[in-house]
Amino acid sequence: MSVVNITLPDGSSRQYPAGVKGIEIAQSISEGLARNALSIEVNACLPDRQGEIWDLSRPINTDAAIKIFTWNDKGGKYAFWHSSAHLFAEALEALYPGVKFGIGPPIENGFYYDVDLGDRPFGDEELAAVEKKMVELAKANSTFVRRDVSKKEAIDYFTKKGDEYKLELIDGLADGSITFYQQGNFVDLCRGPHIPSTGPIKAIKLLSVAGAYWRGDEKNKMLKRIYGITFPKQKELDEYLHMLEEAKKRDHRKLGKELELFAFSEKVGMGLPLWLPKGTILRERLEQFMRRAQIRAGYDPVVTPHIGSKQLYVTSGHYEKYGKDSFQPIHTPDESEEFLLKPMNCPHHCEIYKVKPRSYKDLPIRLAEFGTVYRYEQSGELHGLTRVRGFTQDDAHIFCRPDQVKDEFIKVIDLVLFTFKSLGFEDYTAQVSLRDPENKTKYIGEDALWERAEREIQEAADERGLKTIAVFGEAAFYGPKLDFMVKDALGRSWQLGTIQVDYQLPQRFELEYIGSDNQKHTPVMIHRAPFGSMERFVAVLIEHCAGNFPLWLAPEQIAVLPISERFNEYGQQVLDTLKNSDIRGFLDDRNEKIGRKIRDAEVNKVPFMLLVGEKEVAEGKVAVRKHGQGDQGVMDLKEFVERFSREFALPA
RNA sequence: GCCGAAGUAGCUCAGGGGUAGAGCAACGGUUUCGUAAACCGUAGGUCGUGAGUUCAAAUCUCAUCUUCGGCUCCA
Repeated sequence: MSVVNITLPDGSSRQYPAGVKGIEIAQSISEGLARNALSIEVNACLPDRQGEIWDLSRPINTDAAIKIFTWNDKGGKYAFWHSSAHLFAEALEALYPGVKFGIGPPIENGFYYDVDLGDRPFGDEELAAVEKKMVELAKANSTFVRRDVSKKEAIDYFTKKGDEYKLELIDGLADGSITFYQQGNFVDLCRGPHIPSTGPIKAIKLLSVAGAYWRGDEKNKMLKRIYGITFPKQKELDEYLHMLEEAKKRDHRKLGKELELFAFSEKVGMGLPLWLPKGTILRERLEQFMRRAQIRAGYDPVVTPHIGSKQLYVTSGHYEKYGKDSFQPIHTPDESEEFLLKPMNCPHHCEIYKVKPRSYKDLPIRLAEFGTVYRYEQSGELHGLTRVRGFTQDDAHIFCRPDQVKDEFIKVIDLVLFTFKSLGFEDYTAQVSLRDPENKTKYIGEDALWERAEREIQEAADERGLKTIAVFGEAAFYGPKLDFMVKDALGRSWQLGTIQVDYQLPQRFELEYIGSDNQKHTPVMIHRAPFGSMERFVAVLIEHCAGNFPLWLAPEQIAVLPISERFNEYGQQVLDTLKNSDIRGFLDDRNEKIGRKIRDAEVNKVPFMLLVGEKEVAEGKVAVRKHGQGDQGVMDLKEFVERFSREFALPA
């Protein structure tokens, strides 16, 4: 009998009979591991090579490096949730005979399955019924059985079943690579892997029903996508649901209302935020921070109008690409005149570049503007402050020589990283957004320039030691980008900072400079916005700090709280003194007890409370209380300001 | 734009064919208070909007607007 060498993650090797199963290896290591094992990674031998994740019941016939996955591994969770998707499908089919299935993958938190229920309604009640059925079927502890099938057999099976979606999927698969999985009465086209049986799926929650286009194409039929999550233990499900509830408390839309930062009005129009006084202070502090950083980095502030003639966007190519789906042109008494609300600032900045001849010695020229732009986003896309129809970019365009691109790009990376660090954003993803190689017609410009730009971005990122991931199809139509993605409270990813290399617009606007050779050359343009937009950045910032802004950003930094109305006058003096030091605050002179005033200030997340009563008036001091931390002791007002002066100032 | 859900007082929510409710906030008064909610009182709503069914609609139907969860999109 032949044997295979199995290498374990610690580097040690063991010999097993050929055909050994993952579960048997787990048993041979420890009983506990076998009990918790969910899937196995095979041929994970090299650090840079990802193995395949297999079922524990699949025989291993060659030498292999393996790692056994449990609930603590992503690979284990994915197998668990993938199997849960099949369990869901089994339950759904039992209750809705004839249902057709699209795809049902595991996702970061749980799984979904796209299904076609025909005209049958499916809402919360139906979700609950299917959930109940899933619990019942899980208890049956059906084994997941893997089976290789020929393409013909696969086609026959799903033709008979009448599931055109699965047939379409099979159509794209090579004969010999097709497998079915069965548990109970349910058979699915599936590559696997799965957990051994349905039994370990103890805690089940179907979360929501949504629409999703078949194969992600809006021309296709819309299927119902059912989201769910499962856990090995009820306690873990309870904790997850509790975590979701907690995350909702950080939602910027909720906090924006509670803390009176921004609002929307149906009369003004959807997606058009109204910045309230407190939100405006926050936003202006961020602008001050960025303006200062940019001045130090050699940018020149400019201001341009909110509209521009249609011709400007015809030249840039934006009109052709987005004209139909934008706010439509503004007309004047002169019928031949058309203006557009500006959807971006670059064309205006190009025209600033063109006001006079430029020399190679002038470059780089960095034009910065907090430019408010308007884009007609689809109604279903609007989302609090993260996706709006009118917003302000912390925009700038760097015009430089080709030999300066990489250097300038690196400087922008530094500015973005400085910005993120100053605001405590440590958990971001740097994404290199490239063209969709399948669909190059969506983009303008020559391949050679695209490749050059893509190379420059990657090199700049590498030079700064930035870990990046490449994503195809995410480039702008005129050039590739380096995007900084940050997650919101509920784990949804948003693009904040962005840096883009553009060889196209300078050509279209016929920008030029005179080189040292006394010849005309075309400059390169770098588009960049470290925040992305003030709206989206503020939204993500709110969720990051749960509304507990750092002192320098807090709209109200201190609350002066007199113990009783008798001390209001002294409180006012304290407040006036602070205002002379540019500290923002208010006096709570309501006829309320001190406990109440403290509570309200705490609830409103005011960083500092200064209590003043008989003792403080007599000594000319204040009793300092810090938000979330309680009493800090009595001190001189000057001492208080000095002690926290660094936190009051813009980060440097 | 598409699929699904929801809209009742400033906020959070109850009610569900027969006179529109609570807590907090607001306003008036009492109290003058030492580190997370004092007490009493007053006022506040065409139940998102528009049609329809009905003797009667917040409640049932339809349409529409907005919001929420996704999809698609994101210069």
